[in-house]
Amino acid sequence: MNDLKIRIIEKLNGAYPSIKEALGVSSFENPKNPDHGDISLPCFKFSSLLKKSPNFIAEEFRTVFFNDSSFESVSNINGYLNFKYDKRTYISFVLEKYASGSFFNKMKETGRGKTVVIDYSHPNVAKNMGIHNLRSTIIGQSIYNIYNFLGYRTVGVNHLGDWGTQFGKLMWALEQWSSFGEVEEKGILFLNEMYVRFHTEAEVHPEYEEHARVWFKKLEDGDETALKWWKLFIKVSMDAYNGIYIRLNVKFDHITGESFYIPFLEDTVKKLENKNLTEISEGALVVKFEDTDNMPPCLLKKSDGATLYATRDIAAAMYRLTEFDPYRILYVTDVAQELHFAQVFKVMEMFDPGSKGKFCHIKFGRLSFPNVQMSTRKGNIVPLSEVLDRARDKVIGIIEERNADIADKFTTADKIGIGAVIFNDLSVSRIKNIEFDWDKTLSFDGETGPHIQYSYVRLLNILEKAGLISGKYDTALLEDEFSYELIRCIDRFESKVLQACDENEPSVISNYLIELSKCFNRFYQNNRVVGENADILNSRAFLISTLRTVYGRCMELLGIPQIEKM
RNA sequence: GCACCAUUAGCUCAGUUGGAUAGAGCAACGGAUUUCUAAUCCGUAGGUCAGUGGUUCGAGCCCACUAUGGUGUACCA
Repeated sequence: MNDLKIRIIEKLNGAYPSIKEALGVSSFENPKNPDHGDISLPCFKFSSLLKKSPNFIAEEFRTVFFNDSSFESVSNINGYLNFKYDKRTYISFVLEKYASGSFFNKMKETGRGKTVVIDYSHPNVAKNMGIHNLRSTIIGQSIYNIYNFLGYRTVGVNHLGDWGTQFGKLMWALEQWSSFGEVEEKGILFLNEMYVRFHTEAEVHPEYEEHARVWFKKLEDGDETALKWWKLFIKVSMDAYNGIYIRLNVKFDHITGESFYIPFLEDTVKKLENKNLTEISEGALVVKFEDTDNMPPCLLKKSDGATLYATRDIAAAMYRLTEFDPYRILYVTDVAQELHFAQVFKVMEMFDPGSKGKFCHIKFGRLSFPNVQMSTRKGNIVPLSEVLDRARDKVIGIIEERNADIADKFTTADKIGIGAVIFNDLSVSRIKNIEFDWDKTLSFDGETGPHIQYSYVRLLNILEKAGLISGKYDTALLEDEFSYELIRCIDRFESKVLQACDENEPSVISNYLIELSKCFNRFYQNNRVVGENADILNSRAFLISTLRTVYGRCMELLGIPQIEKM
């Protein structure tokens, strides 16, 4: 209710012109204790301006609002001037606001005309997708959804790790031990197997590494057999990844791996050289930084002339700047790559000062396993598909235990399992390290994905049983504690979504969803809808249908599947 | 060695730009069910916000130092 804040500001400015500078919309805060009021104006900062105690000031301010019908009450508690809205005015304000489609259109104005490029998921080709790929994929997709909802033009990029010596290793291994047909038939798990076997045997036969280098060189030189292998790796990998992406409802606008930028590399290096940013150091071509930047040099070319990870990312950054003319480019990766991106962004800033501030590393904490050192080389990763399968199977067990009558048990169980896995990941701040724990990932009680989905099912049930509702409501029937609390909670939607976008932090939405769910379940426990008289039924059902809009939208933003029965 | 990040209840975490009595979930204990779906709700118990000092009318939040953990630190990605 910003308009009410503005009215308060205008009234106070009229009475006390000297505080004009210090008083703005941001001067207000939301009381933690709802008994205190709906909005609050702490008067401490006016103390020095008016040379009076905060308590005295609040008392004086209070008299300005005598007989103001917008507020049920205006009170002073220890220097806080607390305003309580007139409940009925507020109820209709919130319901009208969120029930109308124009509100969502208005939110879309936030990002109008701005493009955001989001680089996420980026698995390494020929490696099975593991639980460690989940965070980037889930967080990236959610951030994509949030920007998209706010009207930004969003470009989701899957920057596949599809180039490097590891492919030389695989090619040589497969030439020795396998065939095209076998790879095609057995898929990505077989590639993993071969990769592990290569590393195991290479420990005894170091010369294998040399073979691998030769094969990678063949690939770089465009050798036909090498290319054929490489294309097969990509096909087999994408088939496996797409299965997971479809399951998780993850989508990309561009799938351009590292190999896509290979033709640009020479030109990229030349552009940097032309701006005199490069120098030779210890035989390598590098970009050095100021001492104040406190970073080691960024390597563009090794002493043998080969390009590096950073070179490819710089080429990609240049490409994205010209291709998409973005407002922001977000890189969703592990926190361990912090220095790498700091270097790449700094080089870009030196190359094109206009790009400053456009690049943003959306870093998240590390996923660790108790007592296990995770490594693809050793083959001990936890496959993502196994996590999703185990979650689904556990749900099926619960469904059968409860004898629930669900038409499509398998599909529903999969959606609930996915909801659990996604929510488990998105419910804490990105930066937190996560220790993988089967019990926790597959826990369905309390603040979990299934809880969120369950509340949604309850909500849909009410609407279904309520039948056709009139759309008319009586604010007087929604003044009770539980309805009102729910309405206040619904009203936080706008600021929560904006905050989530501002901080690139999906957990803001997941925590909000828990608040919504709690408010709703309390409402549910205390207020019946179906079976009440027409006036109450229509009013409460209208409230619930408003909740559905907001609640469902939050689930979509996180990528939590919606189900109708569970 | 240096740099960055983290530290809040037994465990996992929230905590808006510094503001009122620091909040949830799990685990523990007690209660509610012929129900619009109990994957729910209500209650009890659980805190030196890692430590010390500083800034401020006011610090979990800002600053400095210390401790513990994590990550990075030029030819891997």
